[in-house]
Amino acid sequence: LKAIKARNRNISIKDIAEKAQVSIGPVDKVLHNRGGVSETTKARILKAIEELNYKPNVLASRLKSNKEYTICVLIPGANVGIPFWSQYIKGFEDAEDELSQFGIYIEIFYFDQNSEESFRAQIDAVFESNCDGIFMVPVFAEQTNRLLGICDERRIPAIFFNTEFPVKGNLSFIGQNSFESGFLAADLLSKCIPESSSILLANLVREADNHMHFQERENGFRSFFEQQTELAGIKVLKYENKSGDDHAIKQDLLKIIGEENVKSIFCTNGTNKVAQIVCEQSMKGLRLIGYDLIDENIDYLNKGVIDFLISQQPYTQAFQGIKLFYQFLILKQPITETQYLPIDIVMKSNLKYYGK
Amino acid sequence: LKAIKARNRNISIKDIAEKAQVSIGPVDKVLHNRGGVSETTKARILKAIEELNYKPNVLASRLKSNKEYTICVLIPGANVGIPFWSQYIKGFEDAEDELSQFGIYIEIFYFDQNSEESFRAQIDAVFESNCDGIFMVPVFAEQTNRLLGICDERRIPAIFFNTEFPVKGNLSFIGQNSFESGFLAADLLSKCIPESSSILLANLVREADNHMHFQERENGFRSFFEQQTELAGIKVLKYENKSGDDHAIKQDLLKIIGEENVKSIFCTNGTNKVAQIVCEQSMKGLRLIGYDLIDENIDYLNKGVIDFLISQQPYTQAFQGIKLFYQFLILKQPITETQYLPIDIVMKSNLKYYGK
DNA sequence: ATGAAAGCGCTAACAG
DNA sequence: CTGTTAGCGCTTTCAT
Repeated sequence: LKAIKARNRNISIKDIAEKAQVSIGPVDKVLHNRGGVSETTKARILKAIEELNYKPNVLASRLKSNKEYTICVLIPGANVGIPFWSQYIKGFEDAEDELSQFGIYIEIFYFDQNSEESFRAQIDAVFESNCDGIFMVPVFAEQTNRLLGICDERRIPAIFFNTEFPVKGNLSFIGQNSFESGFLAADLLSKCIPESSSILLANLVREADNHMHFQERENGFRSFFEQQTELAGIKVLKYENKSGDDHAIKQDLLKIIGEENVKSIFCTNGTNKVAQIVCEQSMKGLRLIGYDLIDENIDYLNKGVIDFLISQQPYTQAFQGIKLFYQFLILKQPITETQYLPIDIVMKSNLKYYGK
Repeated sequence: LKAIKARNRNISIKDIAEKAQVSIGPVDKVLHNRGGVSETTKARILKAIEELNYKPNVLASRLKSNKEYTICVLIPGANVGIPFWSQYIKGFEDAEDELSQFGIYIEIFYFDQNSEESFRAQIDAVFESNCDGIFMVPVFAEQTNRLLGICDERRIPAIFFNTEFPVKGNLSFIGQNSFESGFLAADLLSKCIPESSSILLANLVREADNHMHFQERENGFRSFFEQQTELAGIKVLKYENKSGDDHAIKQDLLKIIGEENVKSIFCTNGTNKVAQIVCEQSMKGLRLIGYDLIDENIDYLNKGVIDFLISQQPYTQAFQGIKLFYQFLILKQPITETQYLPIDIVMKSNLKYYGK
């Protein structure tokens, strides 16, 4: 990789200054848009920067400036201690470990996933701290929009993770493409079930949060079967119950499974609930696929009740997400657009590699 | 994550010098074991370092010393251009991109996978360049051992990737646990096939390289079925042919598939060959699982001939592997032991996330 | 064996 | 508006 090596020649601000026939003072000002430089010299300096292909030395810059950047993380906190969420924390810790040498620090703000008021309050708390970037799960739309307004004003970059949010503007999202994950689930299930059987699509949301990605998972799932004409024998049934009434859910599920030829279940959420019911009845040969490596799901995976779990890669979301801020704040690179992570299929046999 | 923040206090060599009542000269010498310091002052300095919990500032160190480290990569080169191998190159490029600011550069040496002589010659070439670390695929055992001897003498760290190599000593391996990948393949297949059917395990190695991991894949695969008493109806047949005679292989395979109740095939290698045969005969409902995202396999995956591919994560092997050298050479952390990467299941529907 | 001093490339305050 | 200067923390050379 010699090319890269050659590229990193030691072109310093001194070289630019020399070429532009000024001292390093104005050069630095131009580099940081700090003003106070005449148009003509500015032009000369910019030309020199361009021609010499100057790359700032991040290390030296960092060494001198000692500036500290705080990234505020806004994340549901009711679930602390659950592996799915603690994987995020692990990611934040590792990212800070690596980036603290560049002055990047992370401050975590927890909000109650079911309380818009709590979300609002934590947003306020974030803005009261001086923060140089916000990395968050945009649960409530209205408050998220308010936040974006303030970010815009104060020129604070915000990046979303876990949950997509429909916005225009120079924002970024890091997480899973829900549609594709549903599509993948369908692809996978289609290989594990009889040519003529029913799949039950279960949706048991009851939280007050953004349901968009549950719907997208379903859309992706259905889309797969619509594309495959040879799978015409497969029937997709849907069961939705947002009441939170576990008893009723159980009754309904058992009824459907008993009456229809259900050989598999796809849970867009609430996998653990379905798993519990399936487990109690010890139904053999029923394929079950769902989302998220939470403790309960992991148990059922190990017991063989759940066949597949789709991971959202919380660790990677956190780690990579914070690195985006490094790239923006330190390396001055533009923030990349939406960044979908690989969709991993987790089974009992490769579980250990996916945290916990 | 305030704890981490607090930890990174600016304790500098100046602080140590002050506490130990010397100037910074001897402190630096002690820090780098460069000798020339009296025992008594050395003790005082070490005590101060300990008590103040001194962490060297990598940035400043790097800024001053300007030392360059070259990591030599020793990799089979006959396969350049094949996506599987080009993913490695991508990983090396990205790693160098990130680490060149610390003076870490990569030099790649290609050898012919089928020529021990070429391997030997490239090892010599590596040692002729001044190299500060070796990252390699240990294809030929004898020459690898010779290399290890020289590394030991010259205190050059060597890390293996892709292929495991049985060694004692402070070396590291980064790659896939072959046994577990076979086990996973079995777990996955077991969910996709009739309760009573045969699985064909195909092994078509003909290269002169280290076959250990093909065997391990098989061992893992068999191990799964030995553990599952409820899968007693599954029969594992094995077909091995190292002749390279494609015609004979085809004849044999078709015969076995025709005579036995083969509903699935697990390829420990040569997935593309099997796929080709299966494709020509357009056998419906035959599940095919194998390794490596090479072009041909990807084609067959897209056509639906191959159902699953297990990725060895070449990009990650390369990227993480080079980072190990950063941790060792720059951060002075000990090299970690064997590091197995997640075993990912790649299907048509999530292929795009796994390179290409 | 120890200390003093120069300087890596950059920032930022200050003088002119 | 431009130039000078003092370091950031560390390495290394050179006196002492």
